[in-house]
Amino acid sequence: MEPTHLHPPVRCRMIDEVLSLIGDKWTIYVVVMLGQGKRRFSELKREVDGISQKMLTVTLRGLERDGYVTRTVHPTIPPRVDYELTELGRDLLVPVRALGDWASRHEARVVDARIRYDTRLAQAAE
Amino acid sequence: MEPTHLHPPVRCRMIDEVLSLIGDKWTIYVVVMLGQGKRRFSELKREVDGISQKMLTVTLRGLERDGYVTRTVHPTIPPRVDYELTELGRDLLVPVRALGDWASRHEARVVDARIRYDTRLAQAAE
DNA sequence: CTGTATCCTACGTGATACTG
DNA sequence: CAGTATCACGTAGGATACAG
Repeated sequence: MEPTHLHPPVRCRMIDEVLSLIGDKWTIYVVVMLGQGKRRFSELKREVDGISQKMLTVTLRGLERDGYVTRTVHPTIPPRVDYELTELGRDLLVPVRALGDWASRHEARVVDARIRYDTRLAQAAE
Repeated sequence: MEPTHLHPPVRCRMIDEVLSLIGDKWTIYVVVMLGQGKRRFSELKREVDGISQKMLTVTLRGLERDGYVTRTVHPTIPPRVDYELTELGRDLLVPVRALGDWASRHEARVVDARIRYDTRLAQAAE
């Protein structure tokens, strides 16, 4: 059966699973970064831009728990921890990138729509 | 140029546009609902399950602002307001559904991964 | 280097009451 | 019916300090 054709309540529950994944501020960024290959903690910290150490840890733990990434500790000094997408994680990258690509193609239209909406609002206020 | 192949910082900004859209709790649900056709306020309120009146209003305003839905007021008594996806909104439905379908296909694996992770954690704690 | 622990703030969200 | 306004709360998330 095609999930797309399930009735509304069921679809919502399905989507809920994804939302819990991408609903937070950083998960998608981290997944996309790891999509370019294995990364260590400090590399991600540097690359994911504004992320705090705390949120990177929290995000990675969540991804590990859900089976999207593996965490490999190298018992060296100083310690080194590598994070890598699992097959499931790499698979997730496909729809996530589709969404990202869509966004990049339609970004301008959204920005335009916002400007028009805000302008209309401001005029109505006068 | 294929957006998928842009370098990391650019991709992140693109994804950011989508995240601001789907980052909140209700937007996706409402979009999916409207994907099945025009709806009035009270119908959405009933169908989107746990949503409050306030959040439905907020969500719809955001979608309208971004150009994903149109808002049509019928000056009748009692008032009637119809919401409908624009072409942009219907277009967005494609990658959103792809993500939903992916979730429905892989839901079980994520649940399994969580159970395994939590079990391992609990054992390690003993 | 890779975390964990604690505190603190801001914001999203819900409940409730009111309006056109 | 379709909102708006106000309050009250919980939690996400940042800053900081500390640990292995």
